[in-house]
Amino acid sequence: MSEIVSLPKAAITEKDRSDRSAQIRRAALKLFNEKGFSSTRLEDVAEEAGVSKGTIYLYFENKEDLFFAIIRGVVPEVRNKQREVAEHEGSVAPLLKSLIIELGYKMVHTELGACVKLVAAEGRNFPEIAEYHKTHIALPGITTFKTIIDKGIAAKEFRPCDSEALASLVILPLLMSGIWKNALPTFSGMDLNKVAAMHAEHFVNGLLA
Amino acid sequence: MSEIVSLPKAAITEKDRSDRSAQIRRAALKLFNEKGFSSTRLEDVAEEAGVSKGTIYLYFENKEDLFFAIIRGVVPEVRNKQREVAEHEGSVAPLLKSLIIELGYKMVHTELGACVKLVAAEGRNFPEIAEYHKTHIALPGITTFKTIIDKGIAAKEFRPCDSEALASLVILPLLMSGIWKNALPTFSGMDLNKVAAMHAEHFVNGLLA
Amino acid sequence: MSEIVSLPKAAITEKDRSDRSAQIRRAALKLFNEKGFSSTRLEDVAEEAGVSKGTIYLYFENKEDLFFAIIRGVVPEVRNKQREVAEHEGSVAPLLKSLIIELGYKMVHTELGACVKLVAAEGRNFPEIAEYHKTHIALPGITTFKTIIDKGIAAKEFRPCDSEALASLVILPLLMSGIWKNALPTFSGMDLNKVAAMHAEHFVNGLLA
Amino acid sequence: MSEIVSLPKAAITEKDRSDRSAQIRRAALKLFNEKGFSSTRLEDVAEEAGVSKGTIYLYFENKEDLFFAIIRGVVPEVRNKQREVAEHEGSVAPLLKSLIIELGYKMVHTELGACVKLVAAEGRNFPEIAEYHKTHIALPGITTFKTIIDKGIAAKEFRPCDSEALASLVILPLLMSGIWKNALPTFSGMDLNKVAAMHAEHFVNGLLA
DNA sequence: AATGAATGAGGATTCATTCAT
DNA sequence: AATGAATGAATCCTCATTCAT
Repeated sequence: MSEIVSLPKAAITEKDRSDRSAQIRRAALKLFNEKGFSSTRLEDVAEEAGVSKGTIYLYFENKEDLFFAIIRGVVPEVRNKQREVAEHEGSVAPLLKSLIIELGYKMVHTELGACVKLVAAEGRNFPEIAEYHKTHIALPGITTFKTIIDKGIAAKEFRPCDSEALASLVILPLLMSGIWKNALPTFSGMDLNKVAAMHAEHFVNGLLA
Repeated sequence: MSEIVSLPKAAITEKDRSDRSAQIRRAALKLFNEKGFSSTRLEDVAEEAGVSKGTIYLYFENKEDLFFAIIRGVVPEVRNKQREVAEHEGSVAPLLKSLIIELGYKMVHTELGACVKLVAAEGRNFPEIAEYHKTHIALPGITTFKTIIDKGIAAKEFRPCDSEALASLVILPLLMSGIWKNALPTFSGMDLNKVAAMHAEHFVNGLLA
Repeated sequence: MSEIVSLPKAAITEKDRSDRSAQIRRAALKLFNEKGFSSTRLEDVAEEAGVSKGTIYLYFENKEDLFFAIIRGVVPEVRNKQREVAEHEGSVAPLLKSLIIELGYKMVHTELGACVKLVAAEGRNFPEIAEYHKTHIALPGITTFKTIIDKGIAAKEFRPCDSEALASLVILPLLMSGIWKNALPTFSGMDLNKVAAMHAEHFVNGLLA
Repeated sequence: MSEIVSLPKAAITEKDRSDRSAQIRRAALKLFNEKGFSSTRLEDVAEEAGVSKGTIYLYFENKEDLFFAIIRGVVPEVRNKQREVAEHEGSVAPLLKSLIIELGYKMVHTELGACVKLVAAEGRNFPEIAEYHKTHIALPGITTFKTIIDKGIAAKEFRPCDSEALASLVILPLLMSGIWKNALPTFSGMDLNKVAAMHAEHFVNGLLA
C-alpha cells in the first residue's frame, strides 16, 4: 500500500510472513489438540488464525506438512535445554529437581504438552513425523536426563544405578501430565503441579547416595 | 447341524452373538488405536472382524457408540481389581509393588493400554465418553492406589504423606507406558518392563517408614 | 398344530393368508401415504402389520409389487360403482349429486383418497403402475360420470354440453380433496365436506336444462 | 477479461451467483417432480444443473433446505397476484374468469404446478415446509379468490353465497390440474386446457346474480 | 500474496433383499 | 410358513486441495 518507502515494506513483509506461519501453526496446534488431526478442518484452522483457507497452502504444502511444522517448532527448545544442562557446573541434585519442576510446568502450561499429546495421539499415522520426533525430541530429552544422572553418579552425589531406565522413569510421569492436561482439561481429580513437585522430591531423594 | 443334542445349539448361538459383538469391539480397538478414531473406516473394522459393514450396525448404534462400548468393556477389570485390593490382608508394601508391576504389564501388553491411549487421544471429542472414563475407570484406579497407601500409613508401614498426590504419581508413568507402547510401538529407546520394575522398587522404597 | 382335523386347517390358513396380505397392504398404504414410498422402510411396514420383515416377501415379490397390489385393491370398488350406475333407472340429477357427495366422502374418509395421493406422488417412478391405474381406475371413473351426463342430456334433463370435459371437471376437485386430506392432514383452512356438498349443488344446477 | 469497463465485471459475478442458485433450484424441482424427493440423488441434481455435487452445498445447507428454497421461490408470484387483484377496479366477473384461466394455465405449464405436486407428495414428511406453504402460498391463494367473490357479492354482481367454500371450490380443480399434469404427464385422457376454460365459464356463470 | 468458489474423492449410515434356521 | 441376522449397494454430506481472480 505505502509505495513511497520500499525498504520497510520488504522488512515488514518478512516479519509478517514469519508471523503468518507461526499464527497458523499455533491455531492448528490448538485445534489438532482439541479435536484431533483428522477431525480438524483446515477451514477452522484458517479462521482461528485469521486467514483464509487458501492462505494456509502458501505456507504449508498440505495438512500433514502443517503437522510436521508444528513438531519441528519444538526442537530449538529441546536443543537449548540440552546445551544449558551440558554447561551446568556444580551439584546436580538441585539441577535435576529444577529440571523436573520446569519440564512438569511446561508440559502442563505451554504448547509442549499439546505437542506431546498430539504425537501420542496421531504419530502412528505419520511414521515420518514419529521418527523425527523420536530422533530430535524424545531421545535428546531422555539423554538430557541420563546425562545429569550419570554426572551425579560420577560425582558420587547419586548412588550407582541404571541411569538409562531411571531417565525414562523420571520423564514418563511428566509426559503423562502433559497428555492428561491436554486430553482431559476439565478433569479436576489430580493436582498436576503438586504431583510434579512431589515427583521431583521423591525421585531425587531416592537417587541420593 | 447336530440334531441329537439340542442344548449346545442354543448355547452356541448365544455365544456367537456375544462373540460377534466382542469381535467387532476388538477389531475396532485395534484399528482406532492404530489409525485414530476418525481415520478408521468402519469398513476396515468390519473386514478386520470378519463381518460386513452393515453388521456393525446390528450391534452398535454408530461409530461413537462402538467407541463407548470399547471403553465400557474395561470397567469390570477395574472393579475386580478394586475388590481384590479391598479384601487384601497383611503387609501392603508387597501388594503395592505387585500391583505396580501388574498394571505396568497390562498397560503394555493388554488392551488396557490401547484403551488408555484411545481416551487420551480422542476423549476431548467425546465428552460423554471422557466423563464415563473419569468416573468409572480413572478415579476408581487412583482411589485403589490411594487406599493401599492409606492402609500402609495407618499400619505405620509407610511414612505419613500426601497419599492422594502419591497415588497420582504412582499411576502416571504406568499410564504413560501404555500410551507410549501404543503410540510409538516401534520405538526401541525405552525398556518399559525394566522401567516398571524400577518404578515399583523406587516408589515403594521411598514410601517405607 | 392340530393335525387331527385337516379340512378346517386349510380353510383357516386360506383365510389367514388373505388376512395377512390385506394387513400388510393396509399397513403399507398407511405408511407410504404418510412418508412416501421411498422413505418408508419395509421394516416399519412389517411392524405396523404385526409381522416380521421376511414375511412380507412371502406375500409380495418386492416393495414395488406391494405398491402395485395396493392399487389393484381399489379396482373392484370402481367396477361395482360402474355397474351400479349402469343399472340405474330414472332421473339422473339426484344420482349425479349423490355420486359426487359419495365420492367426495370416500376421497376424504377412506383409503381411496390415500391411493389417489399415492399414485399422484409416486406414479411417475412406476410407469407400469401408473398405466394400470389409468386403465383400470382413472378412465373408468371419468367414464362413469360421462355416462351419467350423457344419459341426462339424452333425457333432456341436462342441457347439451361437452360431457367429456365436464366429467373431468366434476372429478378434479374430488380427487384434489383426497390429495389435500392425505397430503396436509392438519391443514384446517378448508372444510372439505362443505366444499363437496357445494360442488354437487353448484355443478349439477349448472347442468340442468 | 474486459479490463476497460469494470462495472460489468461485478454485475456478472453477482448474476452468476444468483444464476447458480436458481439453476440448482430449477434442476432440483425438475428431478424432485419426476422422481420424488427421496428417489432423487443430489448427484443427478448437480449434473442437471451443470455443477458438481459439492457446489450444491455452497448454496443450500442440505437436501431439505434445497426443497424449502424451491417452495420459497413461489411466494413472490403469489404476492404479486394478490396485490394485482387488490388494485383491480370495475366488474369482477371477467377478473375472476381470467384469473381462473391464468392459474389453470400456470398450473399446467409453469413450475407452479410442479411445486404444488411436490408439496402434495412430500409435504407430510417436512412439516416445516408444509406449514410455510400453507401460510405463504395456500391460504393467500384462497384468500385472493375469496376477496374477489366477496367484492362481487358486495357489488350485487354475484348472488350471496358462502364465499369461503366457493373460493376453495374454485381452486381445487386448478390445483388438481397441476398435479395431474406433473404426476401423469403422458396421460392423454383429459384436455386440461379445455377443462380450465369450462371451469371458468361454468363456475362464474353459477355465481352471477 | 491472498482469497474463497468449486471440485470430487471418501466415508458413515440406511435399508431392500436374502437365507439359514 | 415365519423369522430376523446378515449383507452390500446406494446416497448424503464433508473437506482437503486447486485455481481463477
